[in-house]
Parts: sequence; C-alpha cells; structure tokens
Amino acid sequence: MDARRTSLSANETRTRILDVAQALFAAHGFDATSMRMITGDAGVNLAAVNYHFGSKDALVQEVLKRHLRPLNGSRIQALDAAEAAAGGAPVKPSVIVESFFSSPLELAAGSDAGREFMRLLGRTFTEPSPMIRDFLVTEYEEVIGRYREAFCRALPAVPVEEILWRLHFMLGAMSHAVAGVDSLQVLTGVKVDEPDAMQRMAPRLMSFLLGGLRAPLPGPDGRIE
Amino acid sequence: MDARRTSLSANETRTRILDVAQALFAAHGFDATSMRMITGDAGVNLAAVNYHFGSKDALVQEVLKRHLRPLNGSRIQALDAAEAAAGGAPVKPSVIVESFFSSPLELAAGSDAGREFMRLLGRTFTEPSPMIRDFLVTEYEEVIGRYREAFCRALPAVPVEEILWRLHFMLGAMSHAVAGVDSLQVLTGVKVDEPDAMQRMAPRLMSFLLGGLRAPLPGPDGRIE
DNA sequence: GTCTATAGGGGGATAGAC
DNA sequence: GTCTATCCCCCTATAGAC
Repeated sequence: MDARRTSLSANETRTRILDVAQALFAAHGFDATSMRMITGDAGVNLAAVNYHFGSKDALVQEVLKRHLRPLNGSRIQALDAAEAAAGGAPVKPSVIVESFFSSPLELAAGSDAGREFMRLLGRTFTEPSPMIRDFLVTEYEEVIGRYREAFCRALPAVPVEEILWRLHFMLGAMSHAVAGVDSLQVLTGVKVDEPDAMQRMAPRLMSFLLGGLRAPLPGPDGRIE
Repeated sequence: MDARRTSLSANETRTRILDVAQALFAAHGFDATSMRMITGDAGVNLAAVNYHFGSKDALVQEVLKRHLRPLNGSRIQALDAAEAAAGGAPVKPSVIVESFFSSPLELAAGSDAGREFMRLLGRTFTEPSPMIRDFLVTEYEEVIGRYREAFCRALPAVPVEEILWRLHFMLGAMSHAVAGVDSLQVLTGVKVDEPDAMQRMAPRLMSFLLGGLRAPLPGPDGRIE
C-alpha cells in the first residue's frame, strides 16, 4: 500500500469495495456491516459506495451477482453438456446432481475468496429481507427451471412434488454444509475453516445427497420401512 | 383487549413480549427487529423489555430458550427410552435419527407458534453474531454429545469423522427444510407456509435423511460409485 | 471525480417522575 | 413497579466544496 497515493482508479476502487464488502458481509452479516466499516477497511471515502453503487442495497446485490452469475451459468453449461452426451435420452439423476453441485463445491474449494463467497451465499438463503428474497428468486429462476425439468424427465414415475421436496432438502444440506455454520462446527468438531476442508467435504456431501435422492419414498401412511 | 386496562401483571407482560418478539424475529430477523417494534406490537411500554429482560440480547436468548430447552430435553428423553429398549445393545441408526428429528418436526407440525419457532431456530443457526453462536454452543452441548456417542456405538466400523459430517448434513437439511426459506419456496413451488405443510414434509424429510445416512461412503479417490 | 461535512432518522438504554 | 422523556450513539444518504 503506497501511503503517498491520494486516489485510485474508478475500477480499482469498485473492486476493492466489492472484495472488502464480501469479507465483512460473510463475517458479520448484511445488517451488522455498516458502510463505515466497508469504506474504512477498503481505505476509500465514505461516499464512495454511494457514488459507485448507488446504495448499500445495490452494493449487496452487486457483491452477490459478481460470483452468482458465473456460478449459475456453469450449472446450466454442465446440464447442457450432460444432455448433449445423453443424446436425447433422459440424463441420469446422479449426473444431474453432480452437474448442479459440482460448481459451488469447486468454487468453495478453489480459493479463500471462493469459500468466503459460498459461506455468504449459504447464509443469504435464510435472510428474511424482501430485497434479498426477490433478488434470489430472479437470479435462480432459470437454473432451477432447467434442473426441475431434467429431474422430471429422469424420474417420470416420481411425482413432481416429491422431486421438488428432495431438491429442497439437497439445497438445504449443501447450503448449510458450505456455510460451515460455526455453531455446528464447534459442536461436532468438524473443522470447516481449514483450507482443504471443502475438498474433503465435497465427495462426502455428494454421496450423502445421492443417498437422500435415492431413498425409498414414504408410503401413504408416512411409514418409511 | 380492554381499552380501559391500564396495566398488566408482570407475568402477562413478560409472556406477551416473548410471543410478539418471537413473531417479529421470525419475520424480520434479530437485527431488523427493534425494541420499538416489539413493545409497540405488544402494547407495552418501551422500557418494559429492559425492565423484564435487561437488554435486547437477553430477550433474544430468552425467546430461544423458552422452546429450545424443552425441545432438547425431549430429544434426550427419546434417546434414553431407545437405549433402555435396546437393553445395552447399540441403538439402530434409524432409531437414533428418528429420536433426534421427531421432536422438532412435531413441534413444527403442532401449532402456528411451533412452526414459527422452528423457522426462527433454523435461521438462528446461520446468524454470525458471537452472542448467538455462544448461546447455541452451550444449549446444544449435551444433546449433541449424547447423540454423537450413540451414533459411534451404532456404527463402530464407520470413522467418527464420517459420522460427524453426516450429522452436520442432516442438521443442515432439516434446518433449511423447516426454516422454509421463502426463496426456495417460491423457486420450487413447494408451499411451506400452509398449515399442514410440516405434516406432509416430516415423513419425506425422515426418508431423505435416512437415505443420506445409509449412502455408501466415498472411496479414498473421492469416487462414489 | 473525489471527499468533507452534515442532514435526518432510527437505534438501545436509562434517569427520574409517578 | 411502571412509564415518560431524553440521552447519546451510529446509521445511510447527500449537498456542496475542492
């Protein structure tokens, strides 16, 4: 850091704000992170966030978009590739699951910033703020639609409601696992903050998800076995 | 509500604050819920929270404790009963899972307030606040220890780390399913807010969890099959 | 373009009247 | 015991100087 520096390029300032904001949002949550904390840590002026992004809400959306857009894009590419390889036949459920969950797990395993982002994203699903909810609905609309359709084609005998429930459970297990909830970490002793924790987790999670997806459906009386 | 009423008994005020706070925390989150919102909705004075609970943080803990203590108590009772029925032999994994997850699912299915509390609790796991994290660690210490031990006895061939990961995944799937994350609800069309949604979900979730628990372990190369 | 200074609106907590 | 009035803090956003 050059102490004689008096200004940054517009792009440098933007990126620096996004990086710092992501770290602080991940560590403290959206509400508990103030613009003063962000601009202070980033070494930029308090007014810079409003100048570059318009508002704190817009900054939140920009932080999420930056990695979520490419993430959901590669999910769709993976499904495209799997469907092309299947040549018109339905794609196997295990391949669909792998296509959906590989990208986020690779992102989380690839770098500190990637892991940080996935922790943030996992927590974002449980934010009650309408602004966040609307944002996620828009961002996930296409990818969820594509995968729902793929599952329905792969499992024509299973009612669509059952498929949606299982997709919901799988998303929950992944979100929580990646968010690496500190409480559970302390309780169970599973270290989710070590650099290679995600590499060790990914195959275990994938196995768990497939096991859940393949579990026998409960009978009409709610009994499982 | 009697408009002529000028005061409430201390106990009535306390309970009313707890009920209203739980509803607002569930709807808006802890940070976004102000003491003014709570005391306003409860029809009590602004100073009442500090008088009865000491601080907003203490109120948060009290709201959580009120139902979490009985919840974890009945989890331990269920495990005690299962171990007594097994007469010294290890309890079957499916019975352990059922013992752990029946109580929260029944609470969520039993009443509007129970569902509201479980939604709140599900979100609480992802709160980054140290105060919340410390609170949860303390409250879950005993019950997690008991269940970890039971799983280890039931599955002596499985490394303890694998068991802890699966427990972590199961807790995540349940938390998210019960929190009924609005975003996922909108995306998947699964209605989690209908009165009987929890009754319909419970057997499906239990089946999913057992399927995940029983999934084959990934090999040393990370391959599943 | 960048930053300083400040407006304007909550927030949690509490002293002191009743 | 209960409530009113208020303290003092920090927040976001912006007008206007540089």
